[in-house]
Amino acid sequence: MCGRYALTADKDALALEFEVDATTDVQLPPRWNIAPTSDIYIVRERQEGGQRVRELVVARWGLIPAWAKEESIGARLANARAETVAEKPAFRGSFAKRRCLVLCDGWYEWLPAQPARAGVRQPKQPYLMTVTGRQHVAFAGLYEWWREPGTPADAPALLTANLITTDAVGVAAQVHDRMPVLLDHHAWSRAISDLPEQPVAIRPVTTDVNSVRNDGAYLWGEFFPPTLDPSAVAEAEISDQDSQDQTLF
DNA sequence: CCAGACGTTGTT
DNA sequence: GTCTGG
DNA sequence: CCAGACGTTGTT
DNA sequence: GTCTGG
Repeated sequence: MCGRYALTADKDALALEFEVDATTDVQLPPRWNIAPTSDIYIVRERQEGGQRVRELVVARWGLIPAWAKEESIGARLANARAETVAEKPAFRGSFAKRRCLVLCDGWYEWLPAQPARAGVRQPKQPYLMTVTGRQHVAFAGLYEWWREPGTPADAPALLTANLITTDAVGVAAQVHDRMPVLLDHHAWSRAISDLPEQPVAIRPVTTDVNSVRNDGAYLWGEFFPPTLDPSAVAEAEISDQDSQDQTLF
């Protein structure tokens, strides 16, 4: 699963990298500890005069279905299961028409604390997960618009989003049985079931990550700023050729 | 028909 | 909004 | 995801 | 124990 992640890049750098046509004016601060209900960057596509327009926008993490009576349900809908996302009433509309990319530098998973001396509570151990050779990762996600019941239809709506999870594979499975659906940077158009497996790197980080009150580059320790393996970067650039079809997974 | 749910995770 | 359960 | 709260009244 | 907030 994924309930915490980092995103430190500037919006304009992300806009270039993800080849968007339009970019929000809102600059979010760099974050190493993003939790559900935080503002995040997503990339979505809309049709405009027969053209597909890709935009980088801000959304709130935690999808609030359009029919929800309370905003608070969003905090519990930070994820959607890939196995059922097409059928679940809360998600199927978004899955059919409102897919997005959720951008991040890396995400966190936790292992239970080691058993300690009696009476001493040990914190859970967080692990930082990144995709080898990439500074940024796109999760498969969904978005939705929500207005508090009774608000006029022309009032501004709240844009919310979540990310799709699937069975963990590879090294990610050593820490957890679920993981986000990782979209190959240049294979956004492939169906979820047909996505190539991404090489994931896992590193333990400070338990300061556990509290959402803590944030800063220090949470990544020596792993920030990330240094990329040059061979992995070269390979990524070669596969650039794939990005013809613009449909999001 | 109306009322009520609609979700994921981890943990037991 | 839409489906399920009663 | 983890951490932290979990409640009401009257008075300032 | 369970829900809410971040």
